[in-house]
Amino acid sequence: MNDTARTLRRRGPSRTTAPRARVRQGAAREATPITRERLLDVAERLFVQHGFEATSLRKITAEAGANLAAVNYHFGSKESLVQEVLKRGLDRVNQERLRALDALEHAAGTKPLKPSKILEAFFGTLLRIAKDDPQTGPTFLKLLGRTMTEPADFIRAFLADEYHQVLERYKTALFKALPDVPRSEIIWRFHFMLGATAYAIAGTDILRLITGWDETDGKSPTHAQQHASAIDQLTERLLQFLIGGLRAPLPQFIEPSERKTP
Amino acid sequence: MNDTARTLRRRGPSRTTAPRARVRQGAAREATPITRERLLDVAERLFVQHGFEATSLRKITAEAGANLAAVNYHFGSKESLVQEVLKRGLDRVNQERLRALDALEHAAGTKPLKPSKILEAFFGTLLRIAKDDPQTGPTFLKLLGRTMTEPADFIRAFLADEYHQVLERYKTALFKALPDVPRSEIIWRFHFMLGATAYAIAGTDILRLITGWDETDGKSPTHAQQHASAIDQLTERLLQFLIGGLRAPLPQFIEPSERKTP
DNA sequence: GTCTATACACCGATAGAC
DNA sequence: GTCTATCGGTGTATAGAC
Repeated sequence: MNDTARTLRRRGPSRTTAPRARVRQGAAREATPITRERLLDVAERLFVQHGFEATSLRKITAEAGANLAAVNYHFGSKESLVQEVLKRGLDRVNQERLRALDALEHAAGTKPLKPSKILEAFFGTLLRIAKDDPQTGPTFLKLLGRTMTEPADFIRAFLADEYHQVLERYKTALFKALPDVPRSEIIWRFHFMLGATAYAIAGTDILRLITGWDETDGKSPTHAQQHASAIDQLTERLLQFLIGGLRAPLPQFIEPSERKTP
Repeated sequence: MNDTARTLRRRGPSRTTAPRARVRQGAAREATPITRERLLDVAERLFVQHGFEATSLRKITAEAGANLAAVNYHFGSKESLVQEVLKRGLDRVNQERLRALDALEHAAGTKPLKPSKILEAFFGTLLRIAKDDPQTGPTFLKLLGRTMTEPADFIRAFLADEYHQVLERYKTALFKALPDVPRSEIIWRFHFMLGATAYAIAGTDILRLITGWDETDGKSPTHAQQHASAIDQLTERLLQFLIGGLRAPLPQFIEPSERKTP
């Protein structure tokens, strides 16, 4: 696109000697977060509200009380800022997913897991995080839903990278749980399940549609309660659907080994 | 976002006195498509290759041999151009979907249809169109896949509007086919199915991944053949998955009537 | 090391001349 | 219908202040 060298610049502070190194003599400084953190917080909020494209660096920096160039200094580019914001939330989800799978496997010993348990650990964990913290939960869920369906290549690449470890673990568990199903078929179905989930989350502001929930902070227990209940129902509905799809009869054209044309 | 009146402008030629009205004395003019059509063709190709955001009006007009202002004259805005491009392809798919459903219902008389037949008519039709025309098919499929997951509000609204008629017909058919399943549950599952499909189509350039297909026009019969075969397999896999999900056991929390809090 | 000011190339939109 | 000129917006780059 941009003919002007779109090479991956990786700039900003060298990361080992990152900002925030200077600070901290007295603990009183604690309350004033460093510019970098403020940028991340403001960016996350604005990304959730308006999407990546519609959120300009000028709006972010203005609201964070920083200079326009601060983003480029701390993160190198808008792309990198987006990735950093995503990473903060996604890491939590994926760590929890690994923990959940660990627990399942530990409890089962060497026996294969029930597919429904595996799906619950993967997809249920995501929605449970959104439920536990009605304050920031739904916004991040919405952001993640949008992200998973983002067409921008650099985001897709980032997500693939970020998910790689978790997906490998879960795929392996599913292979073991469904030894009669060709592995390629399991991978396809996992792909389909991700799509259904992303769409369910991102689609037409589902949460607000159902619960009447809106962005204003949910101090009202009624709101929080409705929200939790809506997430619960969505989770159950979605999991039932996913399990049904995962356990569907295999396609006709057989296929344990890929056919090749010489 | 933009405080400056983001009201829907609907401009361009008044449509009844549209461009192309003047033309046509001799039939020899036929071969030189009007600017408007050239813009649509170039835009579609570039949108497919690079996405909506990354394709600038300057690139489109330059490649179409038109002036920058031509887009705004003929379509009123970039948004409207995007919608027009989508409409051209989507109309064909949805018309075919209605035709397929008509045929099914005519053949069945007053009896309810098999759910698998309904899904085949809806989702199979889409993929079959992509298969029949290996030249433009896969590009449009990719564009549509991207579009269905586009976060931009005006695109979501446009899609909802464009799909409304078709979805109503298919939902009604599914209600009749599955009288024991609560209607709300069917709607949810339809939603999930759309997500799985969109993701399957848009995700990581599936077609190229499988077939080795690339953007360069597929004159080679080998390519076209591989492409058709890949679409066939994707269709079968996807439909099996979707049917499994649609027919999955209902969630536990019962639910024929929505519970309300007083 | 942090942050500011400023310049740059590009974007979509539009008023007005031809 | 078409084209030029221009406007306010965008992300990015960099020189230099502290």
